[in-house]
Amino acid sequence: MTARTTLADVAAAAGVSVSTASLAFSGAGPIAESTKARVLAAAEELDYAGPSALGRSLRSGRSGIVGVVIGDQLRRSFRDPVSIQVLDGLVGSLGPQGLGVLLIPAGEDGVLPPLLQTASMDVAVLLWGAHTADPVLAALARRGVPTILSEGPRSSGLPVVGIDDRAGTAALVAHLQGLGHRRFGCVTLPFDGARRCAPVDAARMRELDWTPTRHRLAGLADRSVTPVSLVEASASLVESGQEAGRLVLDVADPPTVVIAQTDLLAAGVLLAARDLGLRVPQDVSVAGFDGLDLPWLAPDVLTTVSQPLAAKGEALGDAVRRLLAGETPADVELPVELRVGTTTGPPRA
Amino acid sequence: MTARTTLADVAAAAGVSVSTASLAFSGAGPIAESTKARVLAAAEELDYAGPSALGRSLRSGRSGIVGVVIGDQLRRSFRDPVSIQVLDGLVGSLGPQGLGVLLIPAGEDGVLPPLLQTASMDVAVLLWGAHTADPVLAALARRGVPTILSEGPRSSGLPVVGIDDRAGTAALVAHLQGLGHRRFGCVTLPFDGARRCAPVDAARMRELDWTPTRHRLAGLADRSVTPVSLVEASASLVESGQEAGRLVLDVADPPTVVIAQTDLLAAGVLLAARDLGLRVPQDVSVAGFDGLDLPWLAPDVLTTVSQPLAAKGEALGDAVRRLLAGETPADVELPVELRVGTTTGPPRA
DNA sequence: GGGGGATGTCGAATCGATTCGATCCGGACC
DNA sequence: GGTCCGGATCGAATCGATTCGACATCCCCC
Repeated sequence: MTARTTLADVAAAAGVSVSTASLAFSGAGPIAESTKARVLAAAEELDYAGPSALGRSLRSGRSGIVGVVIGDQLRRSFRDPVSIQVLDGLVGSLGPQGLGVLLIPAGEDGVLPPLLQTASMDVAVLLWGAHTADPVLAALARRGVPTILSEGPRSSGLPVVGIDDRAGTAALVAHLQGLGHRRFGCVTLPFDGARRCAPVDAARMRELDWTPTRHRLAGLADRSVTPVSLVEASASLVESGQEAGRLVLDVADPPTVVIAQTDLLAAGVLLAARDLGLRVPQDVSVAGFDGLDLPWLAPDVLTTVSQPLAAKGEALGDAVRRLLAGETPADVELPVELRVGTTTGPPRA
Repeated sequence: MTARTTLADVAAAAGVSVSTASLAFSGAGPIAESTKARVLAAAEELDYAGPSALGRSLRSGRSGIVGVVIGDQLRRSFRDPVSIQVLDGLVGSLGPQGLGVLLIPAGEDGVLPPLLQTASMDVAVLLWGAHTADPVLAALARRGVPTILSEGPRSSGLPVVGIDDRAGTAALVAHLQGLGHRRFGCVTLPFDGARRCAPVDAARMRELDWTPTRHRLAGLADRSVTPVSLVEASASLVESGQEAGRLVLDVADPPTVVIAQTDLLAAGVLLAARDLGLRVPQDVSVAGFDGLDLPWLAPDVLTTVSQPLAAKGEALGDAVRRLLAGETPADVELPVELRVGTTTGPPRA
C-alpha cells in the first residue's frame, strides 16, 4: 500500500497550487476552465478519488454524519418493522443531502457506548425518544451535539417528531365502544428500560417513563376506559405479545377486547388467543397500533391505527436539515388513521 | 452557540502545553500524575467533552468508521431478519473496538450513492456480496478502502465470510429424497439486481450473478435434482415468496416439495399453498433456509437449514479487526445445520 | 561532584483540505 | 499611454488533535 495520493500531489502534477486544485474540485471560486480541466486530468492520471472527507470536515466543522441512537440491541429494535421503516425514510431523506447515518446502539442500562462520546456527528436522532434524565441526552448535550427526538417527550425542550398516539387510540376505543365493548384488556409497550412482562399495578404505573406508552394509554383514559387487565410487554415483538396475551386472556373472566399498543404485540395476542381456543373476533376482539402490513396474518386483517412511518422518517430528515441550517425545527405531530379489519367485532352476548 | 472548547483551551486553563494536555487524555506517553489531574480538572471546569474525533482521525488517518453497504433500500434488506441479525452481530463485535457502523444504501442500479465516494471509512463491508464487475467494488478499490464481502463471490480476491450454502442445501435435499420426494419445486433468491418474480428459463439461468443463489442451487445439482419448476423471487420477503409459490404450485402437476432459498420465502410458499387449498405437508412439503425463529408459523415448524447469523456478524467484525491490524483475513466458511420441522413429510402416494 | 539515565514537559511539524486576502496579469477605457 | 478593474492564481493561516525530537530536571550512583 503506497501512501494515499492527496490534493497536494494532484496540484503538483498539474503544476498549480493546492488552493487552485481545491477550487477545481469544490467550484467555490473563480477558476479558468482550462486550469480546471488540467487539474481534473491530473487527478484522473493519479487515480485520485476526490478530496478526503476528513480534511474537509476538519475545516468546516461538519462531518456529514447523523448519529442515530437505537434501542439497546439492534436485534430487538430492528426486528421491529416500525423502526426499519422510519429509518428507511430518514436515510432516504438524508442521502440526497450527502449525509450518512451512523448507527449507535444505546448501551445496556447505565453504560454509555463509547461511540456516543467520541464519534463525530453533526446531529443525533433518538429513534425511540428518551427517558427523563436520560444519560444519553446528557452526554449529547455535553458534547454540544444538536439532538432530535422521535417520539417525545416534549418536556426535554428538544425538537420532537411524533404522531398523534393519543387521539388515534381514543378513536380506536370509540369504535370498539360503539361495537358494545365495555371490558378492555391492554398489552402495552415497555414502561422504561426494564424488560419485564408482567401485569401493571399502581406502583408500576407511577414509574411509567416512556412517551409512546404513556400517550397510547392516555387515549384509553380519554374515553373513560379503565382496563380490566393491563399487562406490560417486554418489547414490541410477537413473542412478547404472545406471553402478555396469555396473561390477559387466560383468566376466569377475560376482557371482550384486547388493545395491544403495537401490531406485533397484537399478532402475539392473536397467537395467545388461538392457543387458548378463543376465536377472533367471536370470543375476543384484538386491535393493534402502527398499521403494518403483516401478510402472514391472512386471511385475518388486523384492526389497527395506522401511522405514516416513511413520512415520519422524512420529517426527521427535514428536522435535521433545518437544524444544520441553523433554524430551530418546529415540533411535528403527524396524523394517524383508524383502520378497521376483521379482528374486531361485537362482544359475545 | 459559543465556539466549542478545544484541547488548546484546556491546556491554557491548566497552564500546560497542548502536547502535554493531549498526553493527559491519550495516556500515550509519560506524564506526572499531578499534571494529568490538573488537566482533567481544567477539562471538567470548561465542560470539555474529550478530544474531538475529527482531529484525531486526521492525524491517524483512521476514522473509526466501518461502512456497511446494504441492498438498495433499507426497507427491503432490513425487513429481512437475516440482515438484521448479521448486522447486530457485526455491531456488537465492532462496538468494543470503538468502531461505528455507517449505513450505506447501495443506490438503484447504476448510480453510486455519494456516501460511497465521499464518506470516510476505514473498512467497507458488503453485507450481500457483490456482482461481478460491481461498480461498488470499483469505487471502493479506487478510494483504497479495504473491503470485506459477506457471501461471496470468492473470485473477487477480497476476504469473504460465508456459510456452507451448498452442503446445507444438499443435506436438505438428501433428507427429502429419503422421504421419497422426486419432484422438486424451487423458489430462489434474486439472480441479480433486477427485481423480478418469474419462472427461470435457460437464458435467465446463464445470467445468474449472485453468490448465495448460485450456491444454494448448486446443492440441488449435487444431489442430481433438476427442479420441475424453478421460480426467481424478487426479494427475500414473505409477499414475494407467496407470489412465487403460486407460480410453482398453481399448475396441473405440481411438485411434491418446494425448496425455498430462505425462510421468509418459505413462509410465503406456505401461504400460497394454503391459498390453493393444499395441506402441508400432506399435499406438499415446504422447506426453507436460514433457521429463523418465526413464531407466527406456529403450530407449524419450518424444515430449514439453520445458519449461525450472529456468528457470521462476529466473523465479519473479526475480519475487520484483522484488516485494520494489517493482516490479511482468511476466508471464513461457517457450518450450517439441517433442522427438520413439521412442514415436510413423505409425498402423497 | 560530575556523568548518565529516567522522567516529565514543551515546540513544532504534521495530517488533508478550505478559504481569505494578496498578488499578478491582461484588457478596456479615458 | 496611464489607470483602473476584475478574473485567475497563489500563499499562508486555519481547523483540532497527535507525535517526535529536544530540552530541562532530578535522582542515583560511581
